Amino acid sequence: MSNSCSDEGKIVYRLYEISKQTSPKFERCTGISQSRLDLLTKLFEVDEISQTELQKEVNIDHAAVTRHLKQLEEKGMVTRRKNPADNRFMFVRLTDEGRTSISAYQDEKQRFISKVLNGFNEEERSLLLNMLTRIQDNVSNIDPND
Amino acid sequence: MSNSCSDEGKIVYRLYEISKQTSPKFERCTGISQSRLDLLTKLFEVDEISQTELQKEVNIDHAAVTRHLKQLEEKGMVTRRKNPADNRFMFVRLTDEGRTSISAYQDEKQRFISKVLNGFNEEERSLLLNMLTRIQDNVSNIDPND
DNA sequence: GGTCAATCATTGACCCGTCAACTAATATAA
DNA sequence: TTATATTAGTTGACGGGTCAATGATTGACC
Repeated sequence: MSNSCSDEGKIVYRLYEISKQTSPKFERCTGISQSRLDLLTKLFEVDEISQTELQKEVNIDHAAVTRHLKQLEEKGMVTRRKNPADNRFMFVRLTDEGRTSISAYQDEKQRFISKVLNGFNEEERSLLLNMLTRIQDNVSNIDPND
Repeated sequence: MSNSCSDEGKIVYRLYEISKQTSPKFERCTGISQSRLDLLTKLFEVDEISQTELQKEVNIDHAAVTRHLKQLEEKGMVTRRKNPADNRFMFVRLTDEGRTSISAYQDEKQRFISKVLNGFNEEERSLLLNMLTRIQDNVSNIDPND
């Protein structure tokens, strides 16, 4: 139990370190941030989608989504239009240009991912994914008012 | 191999999700950010230390360390003084008040960590820690110019 | 039909991080 | 000893995130 306790802190700390070290490298390797590519990938999978619906698929809040999309619009990667049937909704879709440039990012991302998991065989990957999923469940069940 | 490839992306994405979901909850549960508590914990373990030496122990850059410490100084958690023997160095140390308030944070942190790893037995923890360490190694070996 | 509530998007204030430029102090070496 | 390099710390510009307040639009209900 004493070992288990001392490992506990290390695991959570390691997760924290990994994320802090991975984010900047991901961005340098692929040329885009994880969040933004995540956003674009969701857009890639659909034709047109409302911002809130998009937001629910992604780990960032409304405000950040709005700002990302405004910047992406300026860059000509996406277009936005109001839902004619309900003007509260903003529909977003990739431009053709945006759609083609994503695949380059995706390729870089795939190369990056392979490096991160270098040396892990199939069994280990599945084990790891399973554990991470359990951790994610635990985290989502944590209630700050406790 | 196809399974392995599809899992690859999920693992890295899960790591990304976990960190994004954990950080805000950690802060709400413990009342302090992971980075700041990390900084304070290092300070707790020593008597007096220079800022660069402190920075090397932590995953944040010089600028952020400076800003953290200035804020902590305003709150009365730390004191700073120049090294009389070399005025380039800024020595930092916890105040008595800072030293006592850390232990409360540490307790909350420990409770938080236990929740995150709920349901993991000792063997799993050690396996997981091992895998995460390998991933961290892989990440640190990634060269953006490649 | 008009008021009230709910929903989507936007904005502002703030926190935290990086990078790059800068200042100040010290070390080095011609 | 004086010019140059190095080192520690600070600051400004910026990117990106959250939360809370606001505005606009629509739905629901008396």
